[in-house]
Amino acid sequence: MAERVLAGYLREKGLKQSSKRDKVLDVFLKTRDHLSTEDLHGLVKQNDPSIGYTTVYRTLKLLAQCGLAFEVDFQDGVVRYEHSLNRRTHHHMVCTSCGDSVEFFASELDNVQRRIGKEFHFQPSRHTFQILGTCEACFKKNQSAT
Amino acid sequence: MAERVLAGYLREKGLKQSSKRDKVLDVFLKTRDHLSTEDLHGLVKQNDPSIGYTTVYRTLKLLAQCGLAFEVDFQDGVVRYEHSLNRRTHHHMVCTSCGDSVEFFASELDNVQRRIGKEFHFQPSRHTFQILGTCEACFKKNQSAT
DNA sequence: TTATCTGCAAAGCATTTGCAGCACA
DNA sequence: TGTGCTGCAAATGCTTTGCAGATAA
Repeated sequence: MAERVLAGYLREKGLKQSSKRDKVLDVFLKTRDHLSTEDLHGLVKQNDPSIGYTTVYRTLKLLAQCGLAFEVDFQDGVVRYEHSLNRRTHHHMVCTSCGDSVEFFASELDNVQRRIGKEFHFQPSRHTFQILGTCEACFKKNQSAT
Repeated sequence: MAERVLAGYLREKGLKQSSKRDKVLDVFLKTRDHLSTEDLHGLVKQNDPSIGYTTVYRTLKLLAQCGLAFEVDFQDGVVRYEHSLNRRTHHHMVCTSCGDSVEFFASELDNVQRRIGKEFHFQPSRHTFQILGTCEACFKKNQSAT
């Protein structure tokens, strides 16, 4: 299914299929995490050590372009990706202390996007929303440290 | 007023005041934009060419620490700052084509932050929200280009 | 055969930092 | 006098790209 999307995109753009790209996609889809290029490269290497960082990097860009992957930014200077297969639109709350994250849904945000777009005559395409804070474990740790 | 905040913070931390830091703050407060370190350094240099990039960089960090400046991330790989003096909490809608931005208010977001924090036992400290899309001018330009 | 892929190493680029001399307290 | 402040230049760390050999079509 996702393979079809990628194959179609490659054909449309005059690009070629390759077994390495397929492997990267395959490993990527098996995760449920938010992976940096380096993270994914680490996983891919376990499967096929001959696949280099650059290929993973470029494949992730392709996947983002054909809609199979989304970039997520946890404000820590590293680009992460998550796949969109069978995933509802969601957002993240990130612990600024340990980096852990949870996902949540907030349907109000679509309404906000629509309302503000109309008000300022923008064509909104997407939004980013993220809550930053401290998770329960880190909060307790900080308290006991005092 | 803002000078007091900075002075108090410096004293509390055992740091010293300096005329250069004062100048950076002064120029920063006169803007209403979202400035990168480089942007602000450009403005500061007009006022005092002897002030280097590093000082602006470090002063912005200080201002962020004492609450006078906020970091904003327009997803383009550059950190920007805006000052918080006499400013209500607001958000940005950014045109991904020309980089132009508008500010808006959306009170729903505080409720979302509170609700999700409670649900997942987080101590939320802040959130980021941003709408990305195409502004009216760029939208028209794209249409006529077709 | 020919354009596209790949891995490597190197380049880019914004952000940080080490250090020697300067300035505030 | 003694910290902390500054500017410069260099280091960092992630992202991106040039290139030569490998591969899909």
